[in-house]
Amino acid sequence: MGRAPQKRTLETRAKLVAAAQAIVSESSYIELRTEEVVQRAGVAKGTFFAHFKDKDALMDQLIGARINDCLDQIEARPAPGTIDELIKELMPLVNLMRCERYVFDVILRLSGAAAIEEIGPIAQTFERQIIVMAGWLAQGPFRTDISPQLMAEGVQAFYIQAMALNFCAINQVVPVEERLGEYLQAWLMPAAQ
Amino acid sequence: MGRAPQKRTLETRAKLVAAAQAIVSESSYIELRTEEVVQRAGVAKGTFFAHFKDKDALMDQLIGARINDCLDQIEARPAPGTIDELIKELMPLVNLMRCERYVFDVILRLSGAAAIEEIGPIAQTFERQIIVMAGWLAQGPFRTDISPQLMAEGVQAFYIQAMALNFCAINQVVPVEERLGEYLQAWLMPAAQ
DNA sequence: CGAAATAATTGACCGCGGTCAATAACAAAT
DNA sequence: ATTTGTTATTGACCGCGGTCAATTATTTCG
Repeated sequence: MGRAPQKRTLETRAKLVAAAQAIVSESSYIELRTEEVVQRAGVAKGTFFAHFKDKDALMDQLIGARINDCLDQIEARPAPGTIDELIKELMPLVNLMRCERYVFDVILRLSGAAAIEEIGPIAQTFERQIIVMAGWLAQGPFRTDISPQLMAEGVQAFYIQAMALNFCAINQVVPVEERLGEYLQAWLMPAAQ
Repeated sequence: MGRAPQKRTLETRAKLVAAAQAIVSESSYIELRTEEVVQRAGVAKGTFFAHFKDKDALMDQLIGARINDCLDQIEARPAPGTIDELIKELMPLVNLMRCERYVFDVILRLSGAAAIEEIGPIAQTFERQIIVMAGWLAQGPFRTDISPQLMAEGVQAFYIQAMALNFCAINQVVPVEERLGEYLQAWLMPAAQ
């Protein structure tokens, strides 16, 4: 057990995060430079890396927090009763995840952790997404031959696929909602054979 | 229309690719440094970037070629008649894509192109994967309420999901084949409701 | 052939993420 | 208040991807 963190430490960290958020809101995630973060925060470069393992760890923090905010909103609403409603509820999350190509790539990269103790904010939100959706799907008028957990994992796989395809030039004619609708109809309410 | 490429150009490019392949086979994709590539190829650093837009473009080339080799093998075999057979046929591709975390990330990053003219080798293999699988699924004893194309897109989404989960520390207890089996059973042969 | 035009190569240079030994700030013990 | 141990900060430095003006090799054409 280490000692409790110094007040100074918490202040420095807060300054770094605030500087980073300011940069993101003024430009974008991909434009963020650690050198600009430390400059705005008024600290040395080394200090950044004393607080964050690497640049990805900062992104994990920033983006993970936004996803969690989004999930808070989503969780506060009633379970969707149709696939269209389900998609409508998911769109804030989907739009957040695809706001920048770089953000999408970071999210995919950090959505799982190689070591258990390395599970960061984004990886945690991925588990939370499953939990929230499994809760919904257990109530809805969907297939009952598989578990809500499995249904939820599938939904996650499909919205990632829909986003990935939508970043692609050829496929942008079909909006994400529409593609996702097609997937989820087939996944959650398969017609009897 | 540009002129035909000089013989020298092709030789240089071949030297670069050969050097890169040697490095990969001796260490790994993530260990590859452009500086070592040019050193082994006996050319200057700038030459590398005259031949490849960036390091990702080289990776696209190298990894794309391997995926295509894999698809050639796969395509030469008869269509699988069961889900277990389907998975067995897919495993070489799956294992290739997850041979390194870095490789998996590169593949996801390059699997779609923002501009039509930027569609590289890996992005092409993603389209090819769909075509090959759609061919299989049209013949097999699978659901008939959705198109083979849609089924194939779902299979792709699921093996990516299975790989992503398997890179994650918590989920490595369940082997990819098993997780994929669960997904594909539910996707391709849903029980009547 | 030689001159002009084009294409390919070079390597010094830059930007930026990340490291680390030295130093300063803080807390605990005497 | 001073010493001792611990934690936080510093900034010069490194590695490596990527750029670009200058140079050299090739092709085209009179």
